[in-house]
Amino acid sequence: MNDVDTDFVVLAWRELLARHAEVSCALERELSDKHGLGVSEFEVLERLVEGEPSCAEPAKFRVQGLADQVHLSQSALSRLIARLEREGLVARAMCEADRRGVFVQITEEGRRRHAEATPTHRAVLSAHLSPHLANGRCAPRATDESPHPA
Amino acid sequence: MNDVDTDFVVLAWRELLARHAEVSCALERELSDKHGLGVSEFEVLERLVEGEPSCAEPAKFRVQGLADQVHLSQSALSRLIARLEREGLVARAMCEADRRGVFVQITEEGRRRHAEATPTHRAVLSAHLSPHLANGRCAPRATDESPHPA
DNA sequence: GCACAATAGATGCAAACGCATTTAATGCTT
DNA sequence: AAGCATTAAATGCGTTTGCATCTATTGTGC
Repeated sequence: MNDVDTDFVVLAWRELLARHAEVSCALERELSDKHGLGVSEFEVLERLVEGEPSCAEPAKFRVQGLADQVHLSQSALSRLIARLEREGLVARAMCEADRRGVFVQITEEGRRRHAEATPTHRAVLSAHLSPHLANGRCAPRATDESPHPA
Repeated sequence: MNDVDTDFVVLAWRELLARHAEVSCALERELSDKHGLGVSEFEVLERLVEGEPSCAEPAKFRVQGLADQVHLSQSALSRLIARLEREGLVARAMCEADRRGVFVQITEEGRRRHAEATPTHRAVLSAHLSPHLANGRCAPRATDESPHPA
């Protein structure tokens, strides 16, 4: 790898850091002010909501599985779940099959708070992220219905 | 903005979160293990080194200016500078013109530590970031010498 | 020149994190 | 079945962070 490549990667990293800082700071402020939720809290609630297929019953998640999805350590997620439980947004359930494990499931209240916060979340993302996606940069794998086919 | 666009932005945000978590975790581990430096510490040292044009004298930075560049709060940077100073990697200097201000400048030792850590830093970036830049995604503005001309 | 808003940086404080350890349950080997 | 490595989650602990506040200096209006 030559110097040009190295510089390129460094620039990409700085761009990523800048974008991450901008968006997560804005998200933290908005979600916290308007809904009393942290970014990680919202992210966890979202996974729990998404985990529900079509059946009425709330999906059950293991702590470690959630930790991987939201990029937190196991200990951090354990405490985060504790916070959410204290607020009544999720419930811990015994796992019969493996009694070491704990199932985490969202509550009615949790679903409500998540639904309330989602528009704010999406608005912040659109405002701070969309401008930088215009050239197809920093984007996820394109779908068949690309927003900017150009 | 329709649902497709919204989903697209959400996917982009998750991609960004995943990339950030992966790279910053790896960086934190490697820099800490091999050089006793945190990611933020390295980032600050790097700005200080880069700030030196060609003249021999170390460049002087204001605390708030550095804070903006590395995406930290003023208080966090103040303490970070204190840590670096305790380790002898930077020095605080009185600002004669405005005696509220403080100039931060890198020391010989700081330059050395940064130079030692840079290869590690670049290696981690290349290993974890390059694979995802292959399609020009998540990249800074392209240079005339693209790293992967196919 | 003197009071008062504004600014730079330091510091008290509480929240959230990761690492290491602990506790409890499982599974594997003999 | 007993013993021991393994795994899931909780917890102790130290570090880093941001917000609010404090102190010191600068600038501004009267």
